[in-house]
Amino acid sequence: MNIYDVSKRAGVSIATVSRVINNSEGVSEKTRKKVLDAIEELEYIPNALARGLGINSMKTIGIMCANASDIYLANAIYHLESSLRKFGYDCILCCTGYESDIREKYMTLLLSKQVDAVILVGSNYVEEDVAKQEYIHNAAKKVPIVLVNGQLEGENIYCSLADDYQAVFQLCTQLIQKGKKNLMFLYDSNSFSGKQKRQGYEDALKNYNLKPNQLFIPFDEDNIQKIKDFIVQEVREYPEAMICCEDAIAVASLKFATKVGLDVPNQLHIVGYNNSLIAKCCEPELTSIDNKVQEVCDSAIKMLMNVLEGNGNENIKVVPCFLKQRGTTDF
Amino acid sequence: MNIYDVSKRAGVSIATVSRVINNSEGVSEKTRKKVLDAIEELEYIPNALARGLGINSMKTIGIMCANASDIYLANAIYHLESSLRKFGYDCILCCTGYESDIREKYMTLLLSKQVDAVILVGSNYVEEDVAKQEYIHNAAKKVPIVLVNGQLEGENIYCSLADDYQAVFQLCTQLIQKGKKNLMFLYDSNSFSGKQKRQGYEDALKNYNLKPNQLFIPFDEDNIQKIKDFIVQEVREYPEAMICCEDAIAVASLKFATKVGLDVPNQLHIVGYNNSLIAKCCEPELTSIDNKVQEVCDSAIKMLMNVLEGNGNENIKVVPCFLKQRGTTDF
DNA sequence: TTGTATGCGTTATCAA
DNA sequence: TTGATAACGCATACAA
Repeated sequence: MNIYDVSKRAGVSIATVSRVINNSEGVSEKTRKKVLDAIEELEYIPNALARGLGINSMKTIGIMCANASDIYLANAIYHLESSLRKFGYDCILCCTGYESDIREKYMTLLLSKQVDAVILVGSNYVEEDVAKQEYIHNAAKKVPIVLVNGQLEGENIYCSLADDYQAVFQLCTQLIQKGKKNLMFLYDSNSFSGKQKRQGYEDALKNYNLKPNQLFIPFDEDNIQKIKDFIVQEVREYPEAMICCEDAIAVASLKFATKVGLDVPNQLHIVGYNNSLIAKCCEPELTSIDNKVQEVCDSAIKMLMNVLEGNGNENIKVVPCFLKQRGTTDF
Repeated sequence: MNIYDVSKRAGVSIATVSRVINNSEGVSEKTRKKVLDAIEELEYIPNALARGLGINSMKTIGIMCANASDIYLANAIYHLESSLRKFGYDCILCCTGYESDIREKYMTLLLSKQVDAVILVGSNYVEEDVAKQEYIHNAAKKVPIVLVNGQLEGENIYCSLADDYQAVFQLCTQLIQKGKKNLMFLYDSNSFSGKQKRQGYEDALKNYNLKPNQLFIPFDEDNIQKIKDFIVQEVREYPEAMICCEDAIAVASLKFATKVGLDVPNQLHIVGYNNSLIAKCCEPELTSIDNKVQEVCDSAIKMLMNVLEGNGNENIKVVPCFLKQRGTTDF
C-alpha cells in the first residue's frame, strides 16, 4: 500500500496525491476530494521513512537520560514529550546509564536515525573529565544538542537549567539569619547540579564564617532504609538543619530524626529537593526546593524550536527555583 | 556524507561498503580494512532511514502510555526500553492521555513511522466500550500489538500482565482468616486491572458472607492531601483493614489513621499496591502488593521477540504478584 | 570476491 | 492545475 496505489485508485498522478497529503496548494477541490476518498477507502497511511529520506527530517527528537524510572527524570521526559508533541515532533527515548562510551553509542544510534536534535536530560551529562564530553561536541556538529539541567559551552549546544546555586544559597542564608548555626548538607552526587547546590551551601556559610558540615551519601535514592542507617551511623553531633540534595535523602533524614528522638521541625529543620511526590508522603510532610521541571523543560523546547526554525539567538536559560514550605521547617 | 563518499574514499563499490557495514561475509580482510578505514576517516554514520526504507524495518518499537510521569508507568517504560535495547530495538515514546480518539492518532503516527510493533502500557488501554478499541484491532492487522497489564483478545494481540485478581483475593482471604471482618477497599480507577483487583476483593468477601465496603477516590495520586481529606470525610465507621489499589491511596489512608487516632497496624491494617518508592517513605512503611513490573515487562518483550522472529506461540502471560510486608500490617 | 543496477516510498523540480 | 521523473541513501539480486 503506497502512494501509487492511491494514485491509481483516484485516477491521478502520485505528485497530486503527494500534494493532497501535504496540504499543498494548487489542487482543485474536485481532485482533492477524489484523492481523499481513495485514501480513506484504502486506509492508506503515508510512509514517514520515505518522506524523511526525501526531505531529510523525521520530525523526531532524540532524548537521552540516565534512567527513566527516576522520579525527576520521568517527570522531565513527560514534559519534554508533551511539549515536543505540540510542535509536531515525537521522540526516541534512550536510557543510557552513566558510562560515557555507552552514551556515545546511543548518540551515534540517534544520529543514524536522523533525529533533528538530541536532548540530554539530567546534569550527569556534564562530566568532570572534558574528554568524556567530546561525543557531545561532535554530535553538535550535525544537530542541535540541548542540555536539560546541565551547562556546557559549545557551538550548537543549548542549555536550560534550574538555578540550584541560588536556591540553596538563599535557603541557607535565610536559615542562618533565623539563628540556625549548624547547617548540614547531605548529597549523593557530584553532577553539575550537585556541585551547584553544594557551592550555594558553602558560599552562604562562608558569608557568616560558619564551618561547613557535609555528608556524602553513597547509596542511590531507592535505598531509603540504607540511607537512614548510614545517617544514624555517621551523624553523632546533631545539626539544627539538614539540607538534602534529594527528597529521598530528606525522607531518610526524617526517619533518622525519629530514630534518635529529634523533634522536627522544633529541634531540627529538614529540607528536600525536587518537591516530588514523596515529599508529600511522610509525616510531617517535607519542605522541599521545587526545581521547576516543567518550566525548565518548556524553555528547553522553546529554545530548540527557535533554533530549528532558524531563529536561534539565546543558548542558555536559567529558571529560578521555589521553596515549598511544609511541615519539616518552621521559619 | 553517504555510502558513495565512503566507496570513493575506499576505492570500492557501494555494494562492498554495504557488505562491510552489515558484516556480511564474502569480503576479503584487505578490502574490509580499507572500507573500515574510510568510514573512520570520514566519520561516516549510516542512514538508518534509507536502510529502513529498503528492508522495511526500522528496528523500532512504539510505546504508548497514558502518562510517563506516573511512577508505575515510568518504571515500566524503563524496563521495556532496557529490554528492547538488548534485542537491538529502540523505542518511540508516546504519552497519549486517556482519550481514545487521540490515542488512535498516536497509533497512526507510529504506524506511519514504520514501527515494527506497538506496546500499550497500562490497563487503561482496555476500555469498557469495545468500539473504542477498534483502532487497536486495526493496528494489529499491520504490526503485533502488545498490552502490558491489560488483557484483550484478538489476532496479533499479545498480553503480559500481573495477576491482580489473585493478589487481592489471597490477601483478603488471609486477612479474614486472621479474624478481620471489616475490610475496606479503596480504588480510583475502573481500568482493567482496577476491576480485577476489585473482583478479587469481592469474591474473597463473598466466600465468607461478608459485606463489601468500597470507596471510590475521585482524585489522582498526586493529591495525597485531598485524598486524605476525602477519606476523613467519607469514612465514619472505622474498618479493620484498608486495601488500596495504589500506594498513594494507602499513604493517604495512613494519614487518615493518624488524623483520627487509629493505631497502625494494631487497630488498622493498611495495604498499598505497586510496592513503589513511596511505600518506603512513610512511617510505618507500607505493606504493599508488588505487581512485578520488571517481570511483566520482560515477558512482554520476550513474547514480542518470539513473534517478530516468527516463533509466536503464546499470546498471554500472567505473572503472580507478591505481598511485601512492612509496618502497616501485622499478620 | 567484487561491481552494476534496481527498488524501497516519498518530495520536488520542471514541463505540459 | 496536473504529470513525468529525478533525487534521497541504502540493500540486494544478479552478473562478472
